[in-house]
Amino acid sequence: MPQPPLPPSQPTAGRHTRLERAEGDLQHCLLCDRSRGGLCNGVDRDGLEALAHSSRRLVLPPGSTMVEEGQTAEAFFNITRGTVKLFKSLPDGRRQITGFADPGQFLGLSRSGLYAFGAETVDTVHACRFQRPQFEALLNDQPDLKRNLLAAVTDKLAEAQEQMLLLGRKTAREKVASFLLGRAQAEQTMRGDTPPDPMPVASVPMTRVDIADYLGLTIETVSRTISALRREKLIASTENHGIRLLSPDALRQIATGQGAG
Amino acid sequence: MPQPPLPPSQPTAGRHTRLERAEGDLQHCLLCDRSRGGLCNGVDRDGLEALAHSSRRLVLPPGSTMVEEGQTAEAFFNITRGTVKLFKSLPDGRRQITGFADPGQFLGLSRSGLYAFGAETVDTVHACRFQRPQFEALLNDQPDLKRNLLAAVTDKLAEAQEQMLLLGRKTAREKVASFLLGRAQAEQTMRGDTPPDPMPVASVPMTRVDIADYLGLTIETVSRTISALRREKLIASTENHGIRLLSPDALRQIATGQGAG
DNA sequence: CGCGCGCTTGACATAAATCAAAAGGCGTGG
DNA sequence: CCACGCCTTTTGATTTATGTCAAGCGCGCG
Repeated sequence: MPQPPLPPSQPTAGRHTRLERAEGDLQHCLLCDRSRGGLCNGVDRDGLEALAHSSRRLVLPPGSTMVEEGQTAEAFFNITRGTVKLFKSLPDGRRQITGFADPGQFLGLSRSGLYAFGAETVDTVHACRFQRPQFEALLNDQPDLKRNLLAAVTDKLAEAQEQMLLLGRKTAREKVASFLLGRAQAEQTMRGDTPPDPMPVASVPMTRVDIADYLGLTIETVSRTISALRREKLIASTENHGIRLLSPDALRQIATGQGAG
Repeated sequence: MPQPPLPPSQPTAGRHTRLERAEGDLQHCLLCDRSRGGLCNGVDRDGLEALAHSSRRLVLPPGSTMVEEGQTAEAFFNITRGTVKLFKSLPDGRRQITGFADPGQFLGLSRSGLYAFGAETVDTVHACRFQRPQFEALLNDQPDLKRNLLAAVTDKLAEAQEQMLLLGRKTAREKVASFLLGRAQAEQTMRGDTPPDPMPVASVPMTRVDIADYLGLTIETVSRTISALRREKLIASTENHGIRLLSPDALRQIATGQGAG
């Protein structure tokens, strides 16, 4: 458990060094691109036009700040490529990453009018940005959009509850195993099609600092734990900052607290 | 941080012994009672009739199970009196309480059709229950209801993010201070009217076990920490399982990691 | 080719967990 | 009404998982 006077976890600076993930084509925005259906879709022809006019495509380098905690909430985003980290911080710099937003995810809802969290790109991110007033107006016009958004937020809430269980009650080993499984799931969801589950690979574009801040651990503990899993041949590193899950079942056991060892 | 083979945290058995909180009158359901406006209200005359017919009033004793993790999601609740705990568990019995639902709160949304969490009453709870299909039908008819529900879930998500920061990055002392402030806030919200902030009292109807499972600590650590705060004259116990905050500002400092000591 | 940054590994420190026991509350039954 | 018994809570002693401090390594970039 962390001690009060922690050195601030620095925001990840330029990791331009990291290879770009060799994903397929640029993904399209789930909201304003008419060639796709998707989670948040539910927009009729007129709405589509409105969205197309009020939206703007963005390409952001790694380490870009997308929203700042406490800022007035002016925009709503749909991620189309890359990964964004969402986080909350304490005044002394301690930080908790509350989630990673992968392609297809939205980001930027707020009830108070101020963002309750910060968001920063992990790698190069493509996103579609909507101005808040226009987006909210649209929300009122488009009942299906509203329903899909409600469903999406409900999902996020369930994820958050799962993460609370992890943060409050899991050991370091269980946390790391859970994280890897989640990232493998994310990888698979991103590709969507492709074969089901031969030997999954976790997409890990983030640094150890980010992983530690996500799991409520230190980078040393994360590193040691990953090393241990590698030593035990449960995982193996790939090129491209991926981690191959050599024994997903064993990892699942560990992640749910039933792990041997 | 918890170790793997923890003894199961038992669900609170009969604590019928606890005094009933002497709240004012029975609260009304925010959804189906026409005499009030409120968070989730946004229902027209016809909707109100539909709600009134599909809803049922419940009175549940302390320790009642309202929903079970993994169960098919058949109902949606609005709490009108008392406090409910929501939680997730690991197979070996470790448990994380993800939140407490006080009067005015809803509970029971699910996207998958299965509840992702368990819910159990802390004290005597009055609630209004809606059957899921009827509730969902209504949701489609009532755009304002949908919008209010979206806002409510968005709030819950922000709360969850705050709790993740607490679980992952705060010390025991900071966790307890945050908890007490949150409960004082809940107490004030419940009363709604009444004077603003003379010397707040935290409503603490739950046991040490529940507090520990909410904060990701053990009961011993919770007890020791509360004792320390009491020794330091920052808090004092009241009758009725309340805790008076003698120095809310100092507690706020502690809760945000700026605490002296 | 050497500096900086991210990662790993080792040695040691500590906040919180675990183990243990006593003290306080409350209902029950004599 | 009091005494017994079952919980819950508190407090103390000790252990431990994880944090902290400190090198050292690898790799890309200037």
